[in-house]
Amino acid sequence: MTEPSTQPRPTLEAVAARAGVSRATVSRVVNGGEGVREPLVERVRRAVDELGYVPNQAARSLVTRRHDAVAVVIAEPETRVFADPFFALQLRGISKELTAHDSQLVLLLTEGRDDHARVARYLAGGHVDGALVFSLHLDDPLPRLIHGVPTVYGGRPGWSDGSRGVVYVDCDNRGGAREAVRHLVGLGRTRVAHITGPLDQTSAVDRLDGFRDVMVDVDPRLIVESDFTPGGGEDAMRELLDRCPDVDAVFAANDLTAVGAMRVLREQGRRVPEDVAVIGFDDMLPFTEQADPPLTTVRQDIEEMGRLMARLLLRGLERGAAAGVPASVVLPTTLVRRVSA
Amino acid sequence: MTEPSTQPRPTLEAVAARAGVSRATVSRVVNGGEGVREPLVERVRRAVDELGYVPNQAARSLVTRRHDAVAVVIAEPETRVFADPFFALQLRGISKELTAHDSQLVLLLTEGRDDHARVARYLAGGHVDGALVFSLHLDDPLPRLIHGVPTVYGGRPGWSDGSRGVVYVDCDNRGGAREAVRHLVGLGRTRVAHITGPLDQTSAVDRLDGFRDVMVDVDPRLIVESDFTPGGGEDAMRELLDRCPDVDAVFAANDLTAVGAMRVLREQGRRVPEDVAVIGFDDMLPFTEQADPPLTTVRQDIEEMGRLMARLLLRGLERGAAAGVPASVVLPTTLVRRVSA
DNA sequence: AAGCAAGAAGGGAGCGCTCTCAGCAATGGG
DNA sequence: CCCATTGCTGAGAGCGCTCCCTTCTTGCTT
Repeated sequence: MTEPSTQPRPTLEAVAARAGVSRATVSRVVNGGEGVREPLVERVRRAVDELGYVPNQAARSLVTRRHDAVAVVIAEPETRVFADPFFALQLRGISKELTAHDSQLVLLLTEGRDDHARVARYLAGGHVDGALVFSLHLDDPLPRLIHGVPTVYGGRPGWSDGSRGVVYVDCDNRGGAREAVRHLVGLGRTRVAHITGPLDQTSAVDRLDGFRDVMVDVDPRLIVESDFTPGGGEDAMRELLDRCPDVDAVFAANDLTAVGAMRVLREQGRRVPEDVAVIGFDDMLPFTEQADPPLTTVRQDIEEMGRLMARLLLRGLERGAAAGVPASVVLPTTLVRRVSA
Repeated sequence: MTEPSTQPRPTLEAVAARAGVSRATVSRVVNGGEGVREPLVERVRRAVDELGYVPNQAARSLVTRRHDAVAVVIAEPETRVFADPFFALQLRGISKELTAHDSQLVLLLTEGRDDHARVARYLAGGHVDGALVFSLHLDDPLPRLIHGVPTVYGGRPGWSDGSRGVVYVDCDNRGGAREAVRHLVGLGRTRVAHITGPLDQTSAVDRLDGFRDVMVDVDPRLIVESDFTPGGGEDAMRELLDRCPDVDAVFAANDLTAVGAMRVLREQGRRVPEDVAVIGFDDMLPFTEQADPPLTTVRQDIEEMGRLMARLLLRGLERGAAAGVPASVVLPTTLVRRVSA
């Protein structure tokens, strides 16, 4: 482990002395060089290079009250966060956008239920310019705690209906679900089942609503609640086959669930898609492509959602408080036909 | 998006005034309360609560030169990072440990090859107290760039042999591989193949070395280079069956590769483990448990590795530069027997 | 050639905090 | 009873930077 370099880093003052100008001029050059004449700019630039000057962010923040940093809060309880690459992809999108704006990404993972206070305190502490918050459950106490911090939510928060000022980025869960189910119906399937996600999350609720939009008056036994995991998908599928042996299509609330469901179908000798057609949601590569059989699914552009969240937040940060807040964005989904349906 | 709260946050000064003490006393209380008499401590605490005072980290850092923040640098080129939950798990481990020490996690993802300079500049800029760096490839230029920043590496860096002062956390890749291969041999298998990872990573190299330790004088056609992905595992397995139809065991460099290999084996009508035994590496749940058949593999405690990296870094940070650097840690692995071998 | 405006550079205050050091109170020993 | 000693508390400097405001150029106009 390299030791912290012992020699003190050069300050603005040092650069100014070397370039033979004032601190203020160096500051101007470092921050874009507006209103400084060319020869001086050049001289200062050289001094900066020679000394290896890097601005002290703490000192800068102290006066500007900007931090060029954004917190990403992932409030997912426990393991699910990391069972699927969902957050990883969003993080990459966010990272790209933030990097382009010279902002840093401070990652806040909540560790269990009582950890909200810590996160709230951090956000309130003015360490970051804003926050991107994920995976809120319907009863999540976090939003109330982070009052005063510009925030964009990932996925529609459960309480957002009608709340002005709440900005979120989501995909068209309901529309995507409708398209999937219509596709199944178009295939001539009549006993179409739905394995839901955890219904304390709006994405799961919205997908269920989309299912219902098409399958009005559906046999309630064809709807089984599950939890977005492969194991949950297996259990749900077993229960489904038990209740309704005549099921001929399944719309699973996400790909992992669909994969679990397909495994059970195979176990029990049902062919996919001949006997039972299956559609997932997310298009989580490479799982969908390499599933057996390759999974038909509803694609959402996860990385783009991340990028968009960051962009919305940064835009909201740029313009003054008076300029009004950006509107939420709902991204379209596309049905990707493979083999399973 | 909630607007930034317009009212200025209370300062130490304000708390001091309210409590009727000096700034210095409030500072002492806020930082642990050493050497302040009880009644005053109490009064200050109350004032802090009433005002909702939160210290300004920028001001604090400016004078202490500590940031209570650690950078996590993930230098993985492109997509692989997020195809598997590896980093996610490490991140969780790191996050837990940092949280326990009131440190923040600043995530730096490099975007492509030319991005190193940006990361290096950030680290050199003294925004963080130290860095945790992942996924170095043999030719990675990053280490040379981040001189002067206390760093712990995730995984043995390729150039670390003999370099004093390089601290890393890794699992016993070589020993784990040996155990896996010995197990296959103990099963009576004689044509044991190895599908490697990308050989510009030490983990892949070490696992290959472990394989060779046991299989001295192995038929070179039984070693196929691959890339840690399921698709790569498929290709490698196909090639392997082509070259050596008599292969009766496969040690895959990681679980994803093993899953791909098993898929091809099934396709081609070979039974696992009867005809060909398969062992993976990582024990990446839930993939290994739910693979078909459940995968025998070498488990490494990924989250623990992350936690350990953070702990090592923080410990090195605590004691002064003179105290000597912590030693690298190599965690043991364990063979987890399931069905595939 | 003198006066003036506009633009460029410098001086200096101050962001909120920590930390050293001086001051003062309380305690105990001579 | 006084002084040394210890232990709290307060005053003040200063971390490195930005930004306001003043001063000095510079280039025009008249």
